[in-house]
Amino acid sequence: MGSLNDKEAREKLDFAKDQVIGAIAETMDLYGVTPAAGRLYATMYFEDKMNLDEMLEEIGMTKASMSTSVRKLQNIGYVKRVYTRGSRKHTYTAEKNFFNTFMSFYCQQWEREVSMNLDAVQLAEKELAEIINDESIADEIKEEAKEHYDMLNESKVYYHWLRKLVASIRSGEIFEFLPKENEET
Amino acid sequence: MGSLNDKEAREKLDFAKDQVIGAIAETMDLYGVTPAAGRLYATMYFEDKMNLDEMLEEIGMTKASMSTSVRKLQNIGYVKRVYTRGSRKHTYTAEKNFFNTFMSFYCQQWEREVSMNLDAVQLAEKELAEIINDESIADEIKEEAKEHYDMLNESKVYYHWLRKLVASIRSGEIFEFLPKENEET
DNA sequence: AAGTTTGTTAAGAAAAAATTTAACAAAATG
DNA sequence: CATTTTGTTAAATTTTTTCTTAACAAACTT
Repeated sequence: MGSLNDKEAREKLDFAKDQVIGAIAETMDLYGVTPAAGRLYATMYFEDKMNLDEMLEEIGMTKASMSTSVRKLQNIGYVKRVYTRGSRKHTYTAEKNFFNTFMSFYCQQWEREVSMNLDAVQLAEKELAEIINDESIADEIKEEAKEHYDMLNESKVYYHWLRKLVASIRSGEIFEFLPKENEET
Repeated sequence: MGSLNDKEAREKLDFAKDQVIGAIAETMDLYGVTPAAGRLYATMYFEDKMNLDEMLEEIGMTKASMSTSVRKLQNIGYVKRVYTRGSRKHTYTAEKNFFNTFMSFYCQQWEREVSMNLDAVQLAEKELAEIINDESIADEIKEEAKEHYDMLNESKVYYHWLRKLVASIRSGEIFEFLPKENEET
């Protein structure tokens, strides 16, 4: 009856793993990561550590592809190199704490967005202010400049807020407001 | 001196606008939106409302491209249709409050991630539990199953947290913890 | 230091995505 | 109801991205 032999159990275990690997790989893909990198991270999630040759074997892609995927995953903080004395192969390990990957990915993304857009806004405001403060310019143009200026100025509230959000995630302060909880359902 | 005529002022104003449009379009692109959709949203950000023909003119792309871009922007909550009586052209308006676009985009993305991954985790845990509770299976396999089970179980803390984050953004509760502030610098 | 193993980079091939062209459908006007 | 205007969808093209092949560089062994 319900009892399994070892071969069936191994298949069941692999099925369970593949289920989660598929889901993670699909959502990673939503995060601007290539399919290869997504599958690689999802696979590494179930492994302690891997070297490039083990990745080839598991994913079935070339060494070059693994090399670039691993670097991309390192850049967004999903994978770290681990130094193993005695082996000349590079070995890597996946960050398994999703709070850490969340922090790494979004803080990086948001900081980039804030600084890029805020720079543009500052520059634009300077130009617009010159128009607004110039008496000789037609009212129609000055009014348009004023409208844009006010809108851009309002947007700064958002960018400052996003910056604070990043800081509170980085510091862990946010978990005082929204604690990590083990919900039982 | 330093005084501008109207033509120079108009150029200055357009330069200021283009600066911000460029920055927004570039970051939108980071958010999984096509270049066309990114440029379109950034352009609409400075307009009250637009119809498809005005978009063509401004962006210099085909009507089909605008149609699909607009729909994509509607899906992620960046653009809304606005009903203008008397005109048979469809008119649209950009959401100009970045708190709203933030909420719409990330809540949608995170909900999708949580439900997809949590579904896979639940299913995998059920399978793994069957292995763990089966006395007849080899210890080696059971131990691996147990390790995976514990890791997946731990990941649920993150998914529940992400769900709470979404709820607190949707409800506005998060702004009690991280207020919207007009910082002067 | 020569040879071997391992990892990276650059150029090319394959695959995927974005955009346009063109055919179609829907709605409004006369 | 025929005609015109507007918007959508499907097929084809262009562009971009991803992946592989192959040449190269770096590091370890002996």
